[in-house]
Formats: sequence, structure tokens, C-alpha cells
Amino acid sequence: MAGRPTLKQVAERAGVSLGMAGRVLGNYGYFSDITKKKVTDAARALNYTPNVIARSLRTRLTKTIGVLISDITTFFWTTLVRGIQDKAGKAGYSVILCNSDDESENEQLYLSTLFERNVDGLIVSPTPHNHSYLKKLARGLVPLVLVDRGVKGLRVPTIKSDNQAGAYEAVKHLIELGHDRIAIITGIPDVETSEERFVGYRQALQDKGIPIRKTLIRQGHFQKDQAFIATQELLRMKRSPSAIFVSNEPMVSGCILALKEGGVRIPEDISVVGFDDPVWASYMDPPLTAVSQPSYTMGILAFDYLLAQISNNVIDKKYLEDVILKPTLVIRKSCGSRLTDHDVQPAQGNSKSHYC
Amino acid sequence: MAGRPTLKQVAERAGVSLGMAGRVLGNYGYFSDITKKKVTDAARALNYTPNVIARSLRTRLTKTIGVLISDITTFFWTTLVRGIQDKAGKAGYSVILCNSDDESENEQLYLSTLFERNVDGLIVSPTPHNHSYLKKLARGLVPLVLVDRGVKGLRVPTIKSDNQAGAYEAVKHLIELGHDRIAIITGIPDVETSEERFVGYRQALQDKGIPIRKTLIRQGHFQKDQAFIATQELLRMKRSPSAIFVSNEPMVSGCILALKEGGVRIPEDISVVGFDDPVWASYMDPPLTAVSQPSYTMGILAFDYLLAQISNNVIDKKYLEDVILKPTLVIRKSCGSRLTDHDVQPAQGNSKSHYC
DNA sequence: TTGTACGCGTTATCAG
DNA sequence: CTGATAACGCGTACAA
Repeated sequence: MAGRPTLKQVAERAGVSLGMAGRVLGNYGYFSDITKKKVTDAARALNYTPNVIARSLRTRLTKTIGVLISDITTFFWTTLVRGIQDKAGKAGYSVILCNSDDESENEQLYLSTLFERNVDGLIVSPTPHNHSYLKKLARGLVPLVLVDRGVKGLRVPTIKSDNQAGAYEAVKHLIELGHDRIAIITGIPDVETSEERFVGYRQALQDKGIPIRKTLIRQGHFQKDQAFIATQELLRMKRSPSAIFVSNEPMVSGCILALKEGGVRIPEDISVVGFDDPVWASYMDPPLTAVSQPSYTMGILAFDYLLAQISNNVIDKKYLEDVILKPTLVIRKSCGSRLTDHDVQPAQGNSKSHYC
Repeated sequence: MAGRPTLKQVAERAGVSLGMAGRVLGNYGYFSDITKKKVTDAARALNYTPNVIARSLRTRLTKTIGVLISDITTFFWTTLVRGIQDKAGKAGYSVILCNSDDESENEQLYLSTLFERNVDGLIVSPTPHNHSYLKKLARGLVPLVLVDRGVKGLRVPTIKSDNQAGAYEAVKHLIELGHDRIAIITGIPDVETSEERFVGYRQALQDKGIPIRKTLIRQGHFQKDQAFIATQELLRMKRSPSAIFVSNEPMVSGCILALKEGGVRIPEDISVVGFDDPVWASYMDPPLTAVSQPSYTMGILAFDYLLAQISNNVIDKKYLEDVILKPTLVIRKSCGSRLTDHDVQPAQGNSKSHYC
């Protein structure tokens, strides 16, 4: 595009040398007040703004970070990314955003273009399998922070939530309401998040002495459509479950759609708990009981930890450790009780009294 | 970070000159098959990957575009941005994403950092007021495409939807159901989108001979909280409306929250139509009747139009014109009829028969 | 067909 | 305090 003014032009206009102009504008070294004025005036007059590309070439710093997540389209990721961006913006960093859709090839591709673009750091949510390239990058090539999921055998600061505990709470809640045929719709196999939520599910059942039935475990691949199918299968069983734990937000949509199409009432016929608590959970029919992750905070933290690495401010050892945030169970109205009325707490001015 | 291999190193290893190596890797000029092999082998051996920064400095092209929208956190924007990213990624462009929160200062700030970073092009959703900087950029400094909203007096390709028509449809729908006290919760004053939706609202009422009442027009600033307050005010009126048209998605949440807290039934007591149709609209209580915009497509188009400018492929005149997409009204269950039963179509196996 | 040399716009060092 | 000057890594006109 039409030539931006350069430092050289500023210097000429100010009647000083290039080096001089650079010094006052960069505010380093020595210069007199009088030349300072000459230079700043000239810069203002020309509307000078430094060329970041040239600077990057010299300093090897781009003030840019790369963010690679699975899909910006879901609530968890948008809020997390917003957290990153807000913090990054304040710190003068730009963020390049990429979606992997949880496909290793996409990850590989974006990772390498990001690396070639000399980003100062990377915040990544790793896809399952094939972490060779990621591990190579982590070998000191570029500062790296993982979010949402870790990678086995990769010691890199990871910001995640306690998925197992979250799932455990959710399923425990269901059990305490009297359910004993509790299904789970799982996420992508081998994705850490998915596995951990499954473990939480299993653990809760075990602790309460409820047998784990294979037929109640259905794959949803974290996708709405797959969850729809999984739910339909659940409904077709001779003894279908009385409750379903759905391991992420998009799958809740699929599950509920199948339930509604099947004429199943929530929570009268089947109870539902979801993982992830989007704003609209309260407005759903019925309001969704869900496990809430502090995704915005996770974004903030991810950037903090990355910046610590970038600026080598790792005086504080904590920036090398993982952080595992506790999710909370938000109880609304999508879970019904299987107990007789006197077993549950008294209702509070609500007609559907014994659903909580 | 630890030194990446440079073209010079490749050249040395291949036993050729720097210029030679550059030619074969850049695939231009002349070179023999034998040197070609030597160079490519050396490059592979060293795991060479070109330094994009250095290249950018030379070519003045960064293969990066800037995207500046109001808030990635809302459904409309995530899907639109996903459209941009998908198309941009395929074309080898990275996208830097910024949120203005509809504040002019933020816009100004991000616009200038984006410009300083020498992005090859910009996709912007302009905030209201203070377009001086944007206009300056549009004066040939950088390829620019506007999304969602235009700027008066700025002739730049703009991808938007027909907000007026969308709002008109929504309100017409309400009127045909027998409503005549229809409120609107508006967006940010002076934002084109907001204004156009208001015009659609007004036009529909006028065409049907229904008077426009100032008290039924409430400001929501496109924000959930403000819509909550606005709705409460509506409810406190001596004669409150029987229907509300809410001009964007986040405000629907606020509106519905206020309605539920106020013990108002939807659609029995008050009908609601929203602008923007997120996936979860179907799962709301009740399922939301809403105006659906093709936001993903808008993102795709925005990038196409930008790329046309960037690569000067503006042989096709169409890339200079605005595109205005038609939204569609999706009718679900949040609007009730005020007509007597024989005026409406027969129900189809649904107990709440005359709500549509 | 190949090598040389310059420039892109900064930053930063070294004489003066 | 100031001016020249050397990188940074790549693209490319020009000479050989």
C-alpha cells in the first residue's frame, strides 16, 4: 500500500541522523532536549508509526501469540478465548486464532504456520494422538502453554479444570436423587478431558456401589449430532436409563433434541446433567443442571503463564506448574428425584416441587 | 528462541550461493536440476522453513488479516468469525482477532495496532461515531471490508443482512397473531444494525395502521443487563405490551430472565421474538421464534471480498458492491395468538394448540 | 545457469 | 551528545 513514513524520513525532516531519530523515538541512549523536540515534532508531522515487521526482524519478537483450540463456536472456547484476548490486548500482544476441530492434521498445519510466523508464544489445546510436532516445539523452540487438556509425557504448564471432580459431582447428584441407571455420553476417546470426565462418572458409581453397565456408556465424540444418535440408542433400550450425564455443551443440544423428539419428558422421565454451563442454560426447557467451568479465568491464566515464560519472569516457580481449577455443579431443574417425597427437601413455592 | 536455520545455512550446506538457494526454494528464475536437488536436500536436512517476517519486510505482504468485531462471545459473531477463519486458512491467511465491545476508543486502538502490524487487509464491524481513523485507512491505506454494518459516507464493500426486512417480518408476524401493543428493545443508538431493525419495526406497525407508542420503545444497547432492566420497565407499565421484539441475541436472555422473574408466562402473557437465531433457540423455554441471519456465510463472503481487493482481482465489479443478505423468520413457540380460536389454523397434536 | 550485492525499516553498537 | 554503520533474513536485479 501507499508508502508509510519511515524512520529515515523522520530523521531527514528533523535534520538529524537516522540513528538519532531511532534513539529518541525508542527512548534509549543519550539525546538532548532540543533534538528530542525536533524528532518528535517531525514524527508527529509525518504521522510516523514504526514498522512492526522491521522491528520484529531485528528484535526477533513479534508481540504476537498463537491460539489453537478445537472450535471457537462453542461456549467454553469463546469465553476462554475472550479471556486470553482481553489479557493479551492489555499487554500489547495480538492473538492469531486457529481452529483445529480436534483433527491432528489441522493441528500440525496450524502449528507449523504459527511457528513460521515467529509467534512469541503458543496457547494450545492439543488434539488426541500424534503429538510429535507439538513436542518438538515444546523442546525450547517456542514458549508453550496447554489449555483444557494436557499431553502425556509433555511437561508444559497446563491450565485445566478438574474434570474428574466435576463429573463426579454431577453423577453423585444424580445418585443422591435416587437414580441407579445413569448413562453417560462421552467425548472423543483419548482426549484427556473426555477420559477424566468418564473416570469421574465411573468413580461416583463405584463409590455408591452401583454397577457400571457398558450399555449405558455411549460415544458422542463431543459432537451434537453424535450425541443425538447416542441418545436415540439409549431410548431404544429395553431398560433405558433414568438419567444421562452429557460430557459437553454441544452434545447437550443433541441429547435434548433426541429426547424431545422421542416424546420423553425432562426431568419426569429422564434427568439430564451437562458439562459446561453456557449463559442460556438457565433459559432452557427445563433449565439445565450443569457443571460450570471458569473458562474466562482459564483464558486469563493461560496468558499469564505464557507471558511469564515469554518474558522469562519465571522467578516464581508457580508458573511452571499446572493449574487445575475446580468446576462447580449448578443445580437447576433438569434432574428429577426417584425417591419418595419424604426423602427430599421441602419445595419452595414451585409446583413441580420435587424436581430440583 | 534457539536459532532457526536460515537460507544462508541452507546455501552453505548445499554448496551454492545464497541467491541460488533462494531461487530454487522460491521457485523462480533459472536453476539446474542438479542444484535444485542439492538445495532441496539441504533444506530438508536442516528442516528449513522460511522466515516469514523477513519475507514480509521485503514483499510488504504479511499474509495476515485483521478482524475487528464487537464481541466474540455472542453467537452471531462466533459463527461469522468461524466463516472468515475457515476461508482465510484455506487461502493461507492468518487472522488476528480483536474485540471492540462497540467502544470507539477500542476500535481506534486496535485499528492502529492492526495497521502498524501491516496486515494485508481488514474486516471490520464499525462502532458508532468517530469514524475518522477508519475513513483514513479506507483512503487506500489498506484493503477494507465492513461486516454487519456500514459507515455513512464510506464507500467500502459491506456484507450485511437486511435488518429492516428481518425486523419487519418479525413484527408483522406478531401483528398477524393479533398483537397491537408490541414493544421493541433496541440496540445501540446510531449503530446501523440497530437503527435498521427499529425502522423495520416501525414500518410494520405503520403498514398495519398501528400507532407507534414511545413508551413501548426501550433502549437495550444490545446488552443483556440493559434488556433485563428495559423489560422490567415494560412490565411495570399500567398497560404493558402483549409482545416484545428483542433486537439481538444477548438481549433475549435478559428479557426472558426479567419475564420469568416477573412471573410472566411466555407466550400466554407476553410473546417474544428475537433477532439472531442461535442453536439453542430450539431448546429454550419456550422454543424461541427468531430472525435468523446467515452469519457463517457472511464471514465467508467477507473474506472473499477482502481477498478480491488484496489480490486486485477486482475484475469482477461485484466485489465493489455491497451484499445484503435476506434473513429468515423461524417460527417456534414463543409467540401466542391474540385472535379467537377460529381465526387460527387447527392444531396438530399439541396441547398448547393455538400458540405457534 | 550461477554468484554478487543491494534494499526492506529497525535496533543497537562503536567511534567521535 | 551525535553520526555512521552493521546486522536481522529474504527477494531479486544485475553482472558474470
